[in-house]
Amino acid sequence: MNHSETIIRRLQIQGERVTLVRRALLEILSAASSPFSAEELQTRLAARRIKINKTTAYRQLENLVRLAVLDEVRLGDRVVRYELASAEDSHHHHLICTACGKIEDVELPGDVSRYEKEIKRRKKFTVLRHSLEFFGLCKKCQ
Amino acid sequence: MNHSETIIRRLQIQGERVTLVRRALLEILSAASSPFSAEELQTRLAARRIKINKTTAYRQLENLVRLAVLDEVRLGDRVVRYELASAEDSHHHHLICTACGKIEDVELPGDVSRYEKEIKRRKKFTVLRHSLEFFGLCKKCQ
DNA sequence: CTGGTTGCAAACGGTTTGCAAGGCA
DNA sequence: TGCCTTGCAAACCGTTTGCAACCAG
Repeated sequence: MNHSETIIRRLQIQGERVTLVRRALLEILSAASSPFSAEELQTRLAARRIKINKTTAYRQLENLVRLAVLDEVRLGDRVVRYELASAEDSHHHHLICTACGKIEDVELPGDVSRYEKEIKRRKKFTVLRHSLEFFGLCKKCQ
Repeated sequence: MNHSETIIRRLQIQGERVTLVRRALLEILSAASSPFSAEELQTRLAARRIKINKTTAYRQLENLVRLAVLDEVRLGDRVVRYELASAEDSHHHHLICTACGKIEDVELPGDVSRYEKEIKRRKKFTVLRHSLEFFGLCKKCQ
């Protein structure tokens, strides 16, 4: 059983409808190696001969965030991207190549959470989440 | 001599025109304590009885980035904000209160650059800059 | 059946662009 | 005077919304 089927089963248990569109969409996204936008989702579905309206793409992505299947990823341009929600123990960040646009994941040792206590102490600010992206040149582009 | 006058002098030396609008704009921005958008700039100028078109706001901000007076700040919504360009040695990050929208600065000890070697080694990715924001609740809102 | 899902078209909102009028050097 | 700057209106583009038709359960 692949990942998309696991998710579909989970959704059914939660009483969510599993439409043709949603099924195709979950297959695409569970195979995706990096975050993708609504438009990219539409394109990838089209490549499988499945045409969906962009509104549907946006609404499905929104739904799947609500259902904790996806996480939003915002990389500084004005496009919202999505990726499979990560378990709490596998938090990662993104490397964005400014030359070719490629997005890679990276897990950092120790991670950023060590800063959060310091921020609490100095600023009395309670950190709930953080966002860390690295911009630069990927292996191919340098 | 205050900060905005220093900048104005610098621009004049570079052969840039110093118009009324640009002068007012530099006063506002050098007094700003946190990043602001084109619209906020317009509002603050209006409070000083200076009306500028939003197009002018956008173009001036763009100019001042080109002239290395301002840096862009992107916080994940789709608004571009700006702040005075920081010297290389005073790199900082932002704390964004998700309740009231307040934006604070924070400087982190050691900083994130320590990760960049690790990224180079593991991913062959050359980091040129990074972006780190913390979302949560400010002192007042928790 | 019936309430969630989909497609279409139009609206939205921050930003950008084309063009004519205005103002700094 | 000549070129940069400004204002206005319209375009742009990713995203959202209203509404009628559709379909999974």
